[in-house]
Amino acid sequence: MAIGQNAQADMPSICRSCEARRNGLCSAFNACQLSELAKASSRQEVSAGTELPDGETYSNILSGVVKLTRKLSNGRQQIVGLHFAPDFLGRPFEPRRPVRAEAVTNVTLCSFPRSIIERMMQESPRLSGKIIEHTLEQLDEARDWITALGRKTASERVASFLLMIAVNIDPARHSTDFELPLTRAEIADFLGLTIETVSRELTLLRTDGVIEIANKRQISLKNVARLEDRCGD
Amino acid sequence: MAIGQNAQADMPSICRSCEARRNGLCSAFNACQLSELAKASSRQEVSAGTELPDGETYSNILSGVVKLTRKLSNGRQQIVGLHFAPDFLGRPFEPRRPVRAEAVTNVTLCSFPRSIIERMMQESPRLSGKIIEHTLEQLDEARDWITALGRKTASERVASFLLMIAVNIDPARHSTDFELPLTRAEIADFLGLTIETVSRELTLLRTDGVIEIANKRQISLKNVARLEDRCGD
DNA sequence: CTGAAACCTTGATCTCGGTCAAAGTATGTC
DNA sequence: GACATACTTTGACCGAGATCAAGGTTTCAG
Repeated sequence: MAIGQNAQADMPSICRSCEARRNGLCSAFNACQLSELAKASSRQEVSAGTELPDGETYSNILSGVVKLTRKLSNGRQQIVGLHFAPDFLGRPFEPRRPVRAEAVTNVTLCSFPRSIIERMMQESPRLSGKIIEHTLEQLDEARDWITALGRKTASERVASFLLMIAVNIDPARHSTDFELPLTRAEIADFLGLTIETVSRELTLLRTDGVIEIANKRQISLKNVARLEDRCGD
Repeated sequence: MAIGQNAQADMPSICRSCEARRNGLCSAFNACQLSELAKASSRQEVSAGTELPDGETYSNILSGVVKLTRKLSNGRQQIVGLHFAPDFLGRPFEPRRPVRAEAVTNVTLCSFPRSIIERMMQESPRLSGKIIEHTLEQLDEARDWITALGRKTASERVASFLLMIAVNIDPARHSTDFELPLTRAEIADFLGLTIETVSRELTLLRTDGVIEIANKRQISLKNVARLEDRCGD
């Protein structure tokens, strides 16, 4: 159709192959909005371990994984959220409690000024809807982990974690082979456990033939059905 | 001002004294939208223990407390959210995992058909914004509890819970005297503990002079500063 | 190759909170 | 008043996961 082709022609070239246009934030924009945004956007590479200052931008994650962490007294900390490409970071309204965002792996971002997105939200119900949908997805996931942290055993949590990583690391084809983006310490901070317990539960899954582990980080799910059985829900 | 007075005059009488207009969902509507909604709204009393079917309506909670529960195998369950008046229930997009909503106390609701709210969301950025704000608040709260369940001790969780109830049960004046809306079993399902541990931690707070307990449910905070110290964050 | 730093695994022991058991306290019904 | 039901408290004991300790593996610099 001619209209579709024109829209294609008008679309900023940088956006054409971008994953964020498929289900991400940018799926809410038309070609006109995309070209306005593309002018104000900036792409950046962030290396693992860098803190991402929150506040002034909305960013599509083009590749990599970002963690959100909350701190308690005695050096305790808890990961309260994980974001995978092609997710996005940024929100209207300030969170009431401080949360630290940090790149877990090397990360590629495509960032827009806060002001443009928030103006467009006033004009485009489609964008507002996308942000509502995204926030509700995060809320549903947060509630999954509330349930896991409140009522699941250590081995159920580790099993649930592996499945969650598998579906998020490559949303297109739910791969059974993937590299863990998190260290054992980060997995522990996510699951409310200690490094040692995470390590023990992983070895248990390995010796039971449910998974294989190569090089500490490379996971291969050998029996997804049995892994699901061990999730406890 | 004349305009303001006309708006007052046009406002449905049923809405005039309603708390939901202050910070709740209805603060997003003008007098015209309010009268359209008032025609389609229905008020209902729901007694404690009743399940609230989700899906077909959005409802302001005019009084009472509602819990959201998720179930696991072995009869385990976890409360994943609490709603106090003048909060509202209802969401666009289906949750991917089933959640059961149940009245914890007797509850008064003011309900609107889903279709009207979702049409108005298309037309009114103010309403979309309100829903985004509300969803983000729930997400922030969920993350508070992720942190508590993952990293806080039993006594820190109980202390945090009491403070949370105190600020939510009566948002206007943070009362230090209130009635616990939940049974010990429900508190346990919220905090990821057992009934016995909740009971022991409450007696500990009482014998330490931090709170007083009358009639099992009537709580009086005697030393808010010391209660805050015991929250662990 | 050598050494150091960071990360991971495994074992021994301890402890917080769970489990099991029994008794106490409201509230309502006949 | 007697009894039943639902909820709560308290005590004794136990076990899942934490803590403490030691050693293994990987990676990288020189």
